[in-house]
Amino acid sequence: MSVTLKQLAASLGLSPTTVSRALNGFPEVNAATRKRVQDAAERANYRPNTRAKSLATGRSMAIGHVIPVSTSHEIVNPVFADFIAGAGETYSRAGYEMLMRVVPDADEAQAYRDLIARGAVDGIMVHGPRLKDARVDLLAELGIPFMIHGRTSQIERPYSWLDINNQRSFRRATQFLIDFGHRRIALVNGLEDLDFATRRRRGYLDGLESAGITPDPALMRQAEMTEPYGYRALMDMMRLPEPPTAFLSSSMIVAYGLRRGLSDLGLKLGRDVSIITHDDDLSYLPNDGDVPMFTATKSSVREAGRRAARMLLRLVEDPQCGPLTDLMEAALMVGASTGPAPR
Amino acid sequence: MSVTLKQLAASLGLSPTTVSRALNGFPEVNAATRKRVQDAAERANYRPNTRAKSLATGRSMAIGHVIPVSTSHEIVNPVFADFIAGAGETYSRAGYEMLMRVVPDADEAQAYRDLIARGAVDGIMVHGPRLKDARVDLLAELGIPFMIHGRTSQIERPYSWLDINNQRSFRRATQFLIDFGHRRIALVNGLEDLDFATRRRRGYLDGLESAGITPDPALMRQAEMTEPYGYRALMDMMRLPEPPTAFLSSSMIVAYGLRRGLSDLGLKLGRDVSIITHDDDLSYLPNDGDVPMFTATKSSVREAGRRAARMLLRLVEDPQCGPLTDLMEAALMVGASTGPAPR
DNA sequence: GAGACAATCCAAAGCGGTTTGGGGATGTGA
DNA sequence: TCACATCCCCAAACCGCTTTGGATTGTCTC
Repeated sequence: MSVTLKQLAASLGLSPTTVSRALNGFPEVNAATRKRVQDAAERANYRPNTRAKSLATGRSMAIGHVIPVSTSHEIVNPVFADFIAGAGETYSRAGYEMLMRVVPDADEAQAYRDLIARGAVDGIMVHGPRLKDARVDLLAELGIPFMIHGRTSQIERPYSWLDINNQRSFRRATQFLIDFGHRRIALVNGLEDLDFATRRRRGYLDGLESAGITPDPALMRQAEMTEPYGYRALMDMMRLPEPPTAFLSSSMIVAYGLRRGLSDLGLKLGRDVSIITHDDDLSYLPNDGDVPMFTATKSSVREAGRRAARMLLRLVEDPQCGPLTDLMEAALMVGASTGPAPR
Repeated sequence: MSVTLKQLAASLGLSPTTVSRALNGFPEVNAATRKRVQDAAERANYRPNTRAKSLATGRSMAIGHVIPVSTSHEIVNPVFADFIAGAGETYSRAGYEMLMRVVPDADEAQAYRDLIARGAVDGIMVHGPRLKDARVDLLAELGIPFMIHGRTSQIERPYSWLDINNQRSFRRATQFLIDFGHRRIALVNGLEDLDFATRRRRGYLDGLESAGITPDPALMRQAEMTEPYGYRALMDMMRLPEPPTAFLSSSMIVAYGLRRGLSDLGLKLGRDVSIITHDDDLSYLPNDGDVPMFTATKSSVREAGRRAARMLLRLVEDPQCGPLTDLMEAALMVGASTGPAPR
């Protein structure tokens, strides 16, 4: 068993009070005594018991993440993992723990209530917001600081969030393609009940509209973002009477699928058909080099995790300072997958 | 703020003792009283404060996961995320929390010490074991129950683990290819300082040896498992004087890269060149359908997470019951990516 | 030399639960 | 009627820490 404050105090012939104050940097303790205490603590590898400490201080020094698992939509995707990793870095550096609960999505609300009623966390990070996400109201009413990774369009109550400018970056990407002479541009999107996907579609539609192009429903798709989905989308659309000359993809993995489809059709990427994809900058899905393979709207989701965590901790330490918001811009990185529209 | 046991007791005109016993199912409480207490607790949405409870019971009801981040090797990969998700399901169902610490890999050992000295967790799950992993000795000496996802070959001290039979499945895959007449078989492996990758190579070498084939170093590679890595490996090897006719890949993503290489060379998968890949059965990297795209050694890493967590909880509840071990077999699923060796 | 004032240290009371060790009714058998 | 269980309930101690409110000693001022 680990050494306790009381034991440490006894071994030094001091009271627990003094030892506590010595270690926590209070002024009313003799410099020599403090040194003695610190050395002894070091030697004994003393660490204050988290539970006791947070019971006494009333702060749990932990942030909660609730991960719903469902049969339909999978939130445990690569993007999620990297975001968590980024947030986790920030938490540890600040001395906070990260608490994760994986629950069936029907129990999600209950999981939040439970976590809070038990006093297990000081703040909550919300993942994968929908168009109209009930969690905002729930958490606001429960009165706990929280941050949303993304936004939820159809909620009027103010809340703290960090998002990338999906609408603008997809608009920008669309215009980039239009400038290259593309008129038939396809959107291979993620599920549009998720807020980010809707924003991307909006950006895409904005881009088309500003060029006076009428959107074609046959060129828009939404689904879980997998490689086969990208492949299917490309094969289907290229079979249309008027196939697209360019594709906008919502993820690197979908872009892989698109690229495979092109290859199977004997078409050359960037010459016969252009692709722009969103790139979350995941280490195991690299898209770099002198000329990246894909032209991409790039934004590090890990960095997003770091920043969102920092904001949440600020919110925890001063609940009055909110609502905090951060809109990150995704950079358009030109790669080898885009070129002039063929004529 | 949440309601406390004391408040609940006062509102019922009972002592905290009785309320506690009523809620925790002790026998010495009148049935009518118990009902009254339960109803009141329900109505007040009472939950015992985790910190207070675990301080009193001496059990933290939490499992720790330490995630090292480094510039060189990235443990935050898709496989990791799904394992965590599986483990998390089991934890929540059993009333345990999952604690995650993301730390620079130089601080990893310190993070374990810290977590344990603070009494923050009852058990620890270890990820990504190396060939000779110092964490086994460390955790054994710290005297805390732990489970390893994978194994570490060069440690003699017994420990609890759950692994898939990497050696056998890669041997099996190799033999499958040999039975199809392949003699030049390439291995596109993960980093071989990780234990699982070494076992896969061993299985591959076993397979070759049992057929009397001398391994060719030019046909073996190891690296971080990315799509471009697979692509590069294929392109390089197909340029050899005697190119391989089949590839063994350590992950779906690498297999994507191999496939792209083939396609660029105008070769047909399953006819000109065969591929077998390991498939962790991730939802966003599907490999199914009537005839899966890839012949694969398949094993659900999420299920592995569930099982490993169950074992760890057993270990926590009865430290004497260990060491527990589980060797899962990966199924060889025949898909469209394998065929007779071309002559 | 007495009172004021720092400088140090400590006893004790929480934080919100669980658990030990009774204790007052009520019922039962001798 | 009395001794003795049984049934229910409670007071108080404890888990390991923080924090409030002194207590003690030494120094300085006038």
